[in-house]
Amino acid sequence: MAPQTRGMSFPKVLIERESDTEESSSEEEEVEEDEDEGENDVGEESNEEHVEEKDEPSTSTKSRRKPITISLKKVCKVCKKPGHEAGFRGATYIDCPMKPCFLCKMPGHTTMSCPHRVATEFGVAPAPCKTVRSTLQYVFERQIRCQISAIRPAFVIPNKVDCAVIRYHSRRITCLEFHPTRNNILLSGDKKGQLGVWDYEKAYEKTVYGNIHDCILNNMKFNPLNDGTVYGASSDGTASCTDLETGISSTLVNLNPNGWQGPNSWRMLYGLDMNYEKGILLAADNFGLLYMVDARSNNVIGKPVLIHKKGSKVTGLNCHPLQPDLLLSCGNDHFARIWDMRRLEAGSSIYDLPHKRVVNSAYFSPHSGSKILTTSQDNRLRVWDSIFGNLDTPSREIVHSHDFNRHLTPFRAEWDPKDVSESLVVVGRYISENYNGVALHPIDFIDVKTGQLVAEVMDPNITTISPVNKLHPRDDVLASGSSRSIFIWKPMDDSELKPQRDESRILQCGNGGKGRKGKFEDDDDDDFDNDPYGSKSSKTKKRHLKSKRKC
DNA sequence: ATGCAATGAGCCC
DNA sequence: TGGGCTCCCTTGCA
Repeated sequence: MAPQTRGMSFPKVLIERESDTEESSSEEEEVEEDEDEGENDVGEESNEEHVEEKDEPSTSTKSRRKPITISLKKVCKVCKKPGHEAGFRGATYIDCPMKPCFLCKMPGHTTMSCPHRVATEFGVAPAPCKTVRSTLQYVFERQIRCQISAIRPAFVIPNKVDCAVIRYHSRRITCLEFHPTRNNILLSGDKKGQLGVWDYEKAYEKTVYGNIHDCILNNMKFNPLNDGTVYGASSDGTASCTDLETGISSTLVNLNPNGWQGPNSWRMLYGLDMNYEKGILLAADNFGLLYMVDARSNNVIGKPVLIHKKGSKVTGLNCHPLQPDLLLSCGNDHFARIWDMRRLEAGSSIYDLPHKRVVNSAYFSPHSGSKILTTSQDNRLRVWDSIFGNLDTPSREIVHSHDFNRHLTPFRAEWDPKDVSESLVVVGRYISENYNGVALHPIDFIDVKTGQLVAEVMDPNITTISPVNKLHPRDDVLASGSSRSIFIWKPMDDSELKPQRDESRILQCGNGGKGRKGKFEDDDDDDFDNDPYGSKSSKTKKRHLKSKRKC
């Protein structure tokens, strides 16, 4: 039997549409026409449904000449057509059949019947047969890759929440970074520009610095010369260097020295990486430009270089782990590009890797740097197996649900830095599955060698999507950011999975707001008061938000 | 329980 | 090229 779906009562739906002010007049007419057509030519499906006519309440009919026809027929909220309805039935989402599959984007079937839904290896496009190999690639294959395969260990999956901070940040989490030397320190950035520093082994030792950036902290990177400081790139147009002990920050780059001059000129920094060999911090903005900063003097080097389409966002930067002259970038122009740092100028990329949509992230594999992994908004992970080989087409395309949603931090598939075989990848999943009556969004572990889903981890209490995930560089630990909360996952045997989690390791933070979903909320906070909105009136909050609108 | 708003990318003209 | 409109599984708050 179908569980109750919220908002299903007919009159409410209809009244809601009636009360849509400006749009309603034209839309209603359209709906009316559609329905009339539907009545005439599709009577077969909706024959039990009734079309009723109802006069508008007298108060609002003055401006309308004729009575408004209101259908009580069920209408799909996606395509506005009768005969079916998209949306949740309990914890199961029913697709609109008129739209392409929400997962693989192909027409003709829905997500429920999509072959990629069950087994991700269906999405693997076989690598093209490469008949030509460079000498370098041959040596690599013979001397390195074969060893890697031989010593490849079983994957260790952090599958149980060990500790968490609920409502740690006052806005959604946008990036996570483990401290390079202090094992239990996790840094987190949020949409408001705040920086969290948390020792998750001493769960209560956490700080949030709120005065570093004015809006979205898009990326963070450590300086290996001084791991007491961290770099940040923000949508406020600045790149920062922050002391983790004091929270004191210096601005390395400010792209908006004259302040807010309108949305067309406001510059934001997204991509960020550190070239350790050259001692250069790299940052890129929403106009396609790359900036370089000398990490010793903190001075900007040279002029910015156009590395992606003029006026388009550069979403990510990644330096090669072994070859300091190689840089990987990706952006909203649907490309990931490989660059030679010695010859950085507009149009001089070594290779352009085309995608069908925006590329959220592009990373070299963490050890050899011979592979490239990209996450694109076309719901595909792409892997190029060898940067020495044919880069014309990706070796694999893995269909995976990580759609764009303006209210979610963009998904980024990340390599497991501990996996010497360079095949394990973690990425959050957008679409939910019905797990015992609860819609959950798992975090997926994928073997990109085969395209197979190795593991999907979830917790019945985490009902929000987890787009931000980071695997620890040394420990078997996963940190995930879901909405405003952070979760630390560790591996557990099946037997250990059965007992209830130790709730004492779940910290409650924030202003205690009650979400529509989520079960961590209770009333016994607050050990944590970094949220300046907590004590403000909603009017004050709205005013404050308006002032940040540019971000 | 439900309405609403925040606000990014794509597409059309 | 840029403005305006639309939008499919969000989330938190009023």
